[in-house]
Amino acid sequence: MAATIKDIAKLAGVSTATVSRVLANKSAFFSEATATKVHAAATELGYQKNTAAAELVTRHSNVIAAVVNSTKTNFASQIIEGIQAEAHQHDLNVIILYAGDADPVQQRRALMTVIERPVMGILLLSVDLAPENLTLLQSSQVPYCFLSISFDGERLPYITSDDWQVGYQATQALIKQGHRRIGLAGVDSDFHTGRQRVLGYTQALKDAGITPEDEWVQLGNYSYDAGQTAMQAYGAQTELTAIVGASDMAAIGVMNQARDLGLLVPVDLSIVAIDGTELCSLVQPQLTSVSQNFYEMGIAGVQQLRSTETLPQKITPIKLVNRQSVRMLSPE
Amino acid sequence: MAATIKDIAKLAGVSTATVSRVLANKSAFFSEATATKVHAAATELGYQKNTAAAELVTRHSNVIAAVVNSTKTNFASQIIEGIQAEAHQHDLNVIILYAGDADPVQQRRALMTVIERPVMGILLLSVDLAPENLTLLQSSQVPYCFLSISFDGERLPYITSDDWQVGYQATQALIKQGHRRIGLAGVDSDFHTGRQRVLGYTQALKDAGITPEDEWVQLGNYSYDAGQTAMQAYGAQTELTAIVGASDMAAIGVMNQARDLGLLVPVDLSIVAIDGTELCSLVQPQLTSVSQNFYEMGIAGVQQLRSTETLPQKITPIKLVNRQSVRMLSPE
DNA sequence: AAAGCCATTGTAAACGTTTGTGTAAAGTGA
DNA sequence: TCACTTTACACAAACGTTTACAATGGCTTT
Repeated sequence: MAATIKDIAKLAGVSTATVSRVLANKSAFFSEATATKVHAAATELGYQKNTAAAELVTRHSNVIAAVVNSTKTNFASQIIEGIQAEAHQHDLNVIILYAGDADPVQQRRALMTVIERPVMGILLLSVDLAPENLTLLQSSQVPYCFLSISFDGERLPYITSDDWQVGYQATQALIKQGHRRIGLAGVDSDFHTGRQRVLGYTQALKDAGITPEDEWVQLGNYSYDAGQTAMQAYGAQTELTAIVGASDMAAIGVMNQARDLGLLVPVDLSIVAIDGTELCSLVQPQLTSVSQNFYEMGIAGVQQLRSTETLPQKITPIKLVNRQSVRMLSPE
Repeated sequence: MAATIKDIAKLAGVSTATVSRVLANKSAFFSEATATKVHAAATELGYQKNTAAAELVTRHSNVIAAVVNSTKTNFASQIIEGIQAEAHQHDLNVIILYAGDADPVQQRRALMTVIERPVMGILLLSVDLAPENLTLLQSSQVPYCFLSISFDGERLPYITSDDWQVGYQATQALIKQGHRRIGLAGVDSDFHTGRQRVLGYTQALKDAGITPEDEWVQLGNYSYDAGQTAMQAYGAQTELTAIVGASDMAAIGVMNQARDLGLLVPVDLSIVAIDGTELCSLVQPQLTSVSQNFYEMGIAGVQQLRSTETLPQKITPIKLVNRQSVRMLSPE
C-alpha cells in the first residue's frame, strides 16, 4: 500500500498535522529538526501525496481541463501549447479530454469526467456542445470558456478570431490580386463561426462590386473531404479563378482535387487557406493563409479562467501570410 | 455551494447511505418509492457526484492517463483513438497529458499530476522518460505501459511495432523496385527505436548484396526539419536514388527539400515514409509508407493495463502501403 | 402466537488530507 | 522570579463519499 502522511508521522514520531505542514512548506510552523526528520521519513517510505484527498478538504484544484473536439484538423495542438505555457506560469496543471467529433455521447462522457472531479476550469476547444451538454456544463458551476468557436444569441464566454474578418480578409487578399470569381469551400453554415465567415466573404465581394453566385460557396465540415467534394462540385471547367478554403484541411482537399482535375495551383487556380497551421507549409505549393493566433487563444483562455471578471468574449488577432498558392491575375 | 448526498438525504428524508445506494443503483437495496424520492431530490438540487471523494474511499479509479510526447509528428491522435475506443468499452475514462518534447521538467510535471491522483493506469505515448522520471513512475505503484517506443536492456512494458522490421521492410520495398543506393533520413540513433530501424535498414541492404555507405544514413529527430537537413546533406548531386524517411514528417521534409534542389519525386528520387499517418495522402505525390497500426497500439495498451499479467512487451503489425512516391528503377 | 426470514433503512467508520484551536515548553523583559 | 510572548507541536474536525454492520418491521411458517 502506498504510504500516507500517517505512516510518515509514525516513522518520524510527530503528528500528521506537522507532517502536512512540513510537506506543504508552511514555514514558521515547524523547526528545522523536525523538517529533516519528516523529509527523511517521506523519502524512505516513497511517499506520494494524494492530491485528490487534499483537494477534497481544501475545495480547490489546480488543474485546468481542455476538452477538444477531435476533428481532423490540427490547430488544437497549438492552442494547447498556449494553454500549457500560461497554465504552468501560474502553477496550474492541464489535462486534455477528447470529445469525439460532434458526438453528444462522447461529449457528455468527457464533460462528466471533468465535472465530477475537482477542476479549476474548463476550456472547450472548438466544440459544438449539444444543448443538453451545454446545460450540463452550466449547471456544474465550474468556470468555462469556449475557444476557437463563437456563438450567436447565447451569452457564452468565448475567445476566437473575428470570423467575419477572417472571411473578409481571405477574400480581399484574392481580390487584391485581381481575382473576381472566388469560391468558398468546405464551410459549415450550421454554426455561427461558419456563417460569419460566409458573411465576411460575401461582403468583401460586394465591396469590390462583385455579385457572388450561390454555387460559389460550397458547404462542408472543414475537412479534407469537404474540400475535395467542393472542388468536385466546382468541376474542371469552373469559372472560378480562386478559392478560399474554409480551413487548412479543406484547402488542401481543394488543391489536391484540383490537381486531379488537371488544374494547377496557383497557375490555373489560386487558393487561400483559413487557419495557417504548419500544414500550410508542408504541402506544395505552400498555402497562403489567413492565419489565426491559436497560441494566444490558449493563453487568453487560461487568463479568462483565472480572472473573476466574466467579460465573456474576446477576439484574437489574425493575419494574412503570403506563401505560394496565390497568383496575381493580370487584368483580362 | 454544490449539493452533496447529505443535502439530498435531508431533502428526501432518508440517510446518506440510502442516497448513495440508489445513486449507485445498488439494486435490491432500496425500494422503488425511496428511489424516486431520491432521484427527485437529486435533480432538484442539481446534484453532481464528487468522484474524487468516492475514489478516495473505494481506492479505485476508472481513468486512464495517456501521457504524450508533444513531438511534431501526429500519430498520437490515432493511438489515442484506439485507447478511447477500448477504454470506453470497459467504462473507463481517459485523460491526456502533454509532456513537452523530451523536456524532463515538463515530463515530471505531467507525471506528477497523474501520479498524485487516483488513476487506474498510465500509458506513455512515445515518450523517452528521463531516468529520474522513470524512477518516479516506477515508484508510484501505478500500472503503466509504453506505447510506440521500445527499450533495450531495461525490462519495461511496451507495445510497439517491430522497428527492425520497419527499417527492413521500408528498405526492401525500395530494393524490390530496383533501387540499390538508398538513404535513411532523420532517424534518431540515441534510442533503441531508431537504432533498430537503422539495423533493419542495414540488414536489408546487406541481404541484397549492397554495402551501405556511412553518409547514407543521416541522423535527426524524426522531424520535418530533420528531413530537410538530411536532404541538404545528400545534396542535389546525390548518388542516392531512394530515401527512407524516418517518419512521415521527415519524409515530407526530404521531399520538399528535394524539390527545392530540383529533384522530382518520384522521377529523380523515390521516397518511403515510416508511420503512414494521414499526412502521407495529403501531400503530393502521396507518400508510399511502411504503416504502423497505431490504433491497435492504443487498444493493446489499455488491454495491457487491464490485465493482471505483466507480459510486458508486445508487437503490433506493420504493412507496406504503396502510394505514389516510389518508382520502379529500370536496370541500368 | 412464537420464531425466523427478508426487505429496507440507518449508524458510523473509513479513505488521506488540511487547518483552526489548544497547549506545553522555551524565550523575553522587568 | 514572575508574567508574558513566542515557538513548536498535537488534537480533532472537516471534506463527500462508500459500505460493513445493526436495526426495524412486516411477512411467512409452523
